[in-house]
Amino acid sequence: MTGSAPDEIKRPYHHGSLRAAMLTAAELILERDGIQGLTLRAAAREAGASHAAPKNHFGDLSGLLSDLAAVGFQRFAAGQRAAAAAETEPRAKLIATGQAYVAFAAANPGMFQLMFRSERLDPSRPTLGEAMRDAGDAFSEALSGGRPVQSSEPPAFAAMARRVAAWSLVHGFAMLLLDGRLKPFLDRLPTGTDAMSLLDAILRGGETPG
Amino acid sequence: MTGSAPDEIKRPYHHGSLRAAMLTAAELILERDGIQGLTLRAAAREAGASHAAPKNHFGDLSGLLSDLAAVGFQRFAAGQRAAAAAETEPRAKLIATGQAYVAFAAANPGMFQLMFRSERLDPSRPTLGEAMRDAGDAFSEALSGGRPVQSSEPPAFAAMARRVAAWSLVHGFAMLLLDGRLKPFLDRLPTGTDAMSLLDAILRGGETPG
DNA sequence: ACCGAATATTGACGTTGTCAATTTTTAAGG
DNA sequence: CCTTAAAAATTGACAACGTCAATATTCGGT
Repeated sequence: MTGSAPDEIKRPYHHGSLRAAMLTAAELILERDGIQGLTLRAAAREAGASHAAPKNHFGDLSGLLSDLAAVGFQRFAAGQRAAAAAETEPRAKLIATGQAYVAFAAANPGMFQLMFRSERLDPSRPTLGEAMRDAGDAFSEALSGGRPVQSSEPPAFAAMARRVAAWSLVHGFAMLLLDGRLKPFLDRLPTGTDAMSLLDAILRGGETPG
Repeated sequence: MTGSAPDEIKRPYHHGSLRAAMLTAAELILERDGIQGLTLRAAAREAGASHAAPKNHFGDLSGLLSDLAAVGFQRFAAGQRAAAAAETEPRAKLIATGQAYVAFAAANPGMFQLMFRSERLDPSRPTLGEAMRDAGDAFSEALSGGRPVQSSEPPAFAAMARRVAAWSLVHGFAMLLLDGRLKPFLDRLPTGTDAMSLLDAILRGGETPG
């Protein structure tokens, strides 16, 4: 607070926090223009930097996408844990977790699609790999009724099948929903009900408790 | 058969069946290099044509991708119908259909991912739109125990929920499998079992018959 | 045989990802 | 405080891509 306030419009040569600005700009573009519009140069433009500035912080395009996806996985994991924590009995936890899974995808379609577009991501990046593992743990915990689960713990075959089944069900629903493939079904839904109602019916009808 | 045999290496100015050659080349690239390597120019090169030749047959990139995806949907629909026809009782049809769904994805990962990459496809193209509708009908028929189902038939809410649940389950499993997200689970599978075994357990355990 | 239409080629333009070279700022050490 | 190395950002270049316009070649009907 010594001298000049940085309120001036003239931007300094160094952005100062370009990394965070790039991630913010990239997410804005992702949700506004879709995953197609998210390019390195567009994100740099949006952040007010030159086209090659991101190189210092992200290396290449997959670096930016991976770090952005890592932010998504962190938020996703927090959402899963919050949904599970809001319920007490295992079955309620299961349903709430599934609803939170699809709700996240519906609220952040671009981000969700990025998170599962594996050919453009680099899981060997520590930030992304760690976030993915944590998200997987959060989902597994919620499905196990709140008991903390390490990804290194070997579950029995039947338990594993149940877990993969639950994951596949909500993940498939989310993907089909975002791809617009469920539209013919949603159009025939009773008035006052929407995709989340349909998901609720599926989660309550198809799964065995515990 | 009048004059010169076309065995000569010098290619004529007109390819003759460039459209089919482009689709073949595009699928080859798709399964060899992934969806990233499938570009208009690469497909034209592979087909032995100039970089702008595809314009006459497909218009633009989304045209090529859409027509290629249409081929995939046609083959997929045939596979679904064959799987359902191989069984007699409804429950067996259901399981065989689900297995055929995932087996198709595993056998044609690039094609399957293209078929569900909606932002690069143009369903308003008659070839693609029709193929998608037919594939949806084939899946619904198989789930309904073989009774032919038109996409215009309004099912009851519970029946619709069952249908969407079954679709979400197998689609999610296929997507997670292709994305490599199931690897931590598959690695802990008993020896002699693989992803299809896990799917079999899921289909037999989690669904109610009929 | 002719002529319009279909098919294919060439060349160009703007955009993108990436790299190398350079400039500016920051930060640390004497 | 001054120097200097590292970090951060810019500029310029290159190849590849999608797309368009202009041109060339071949096909098909009359």
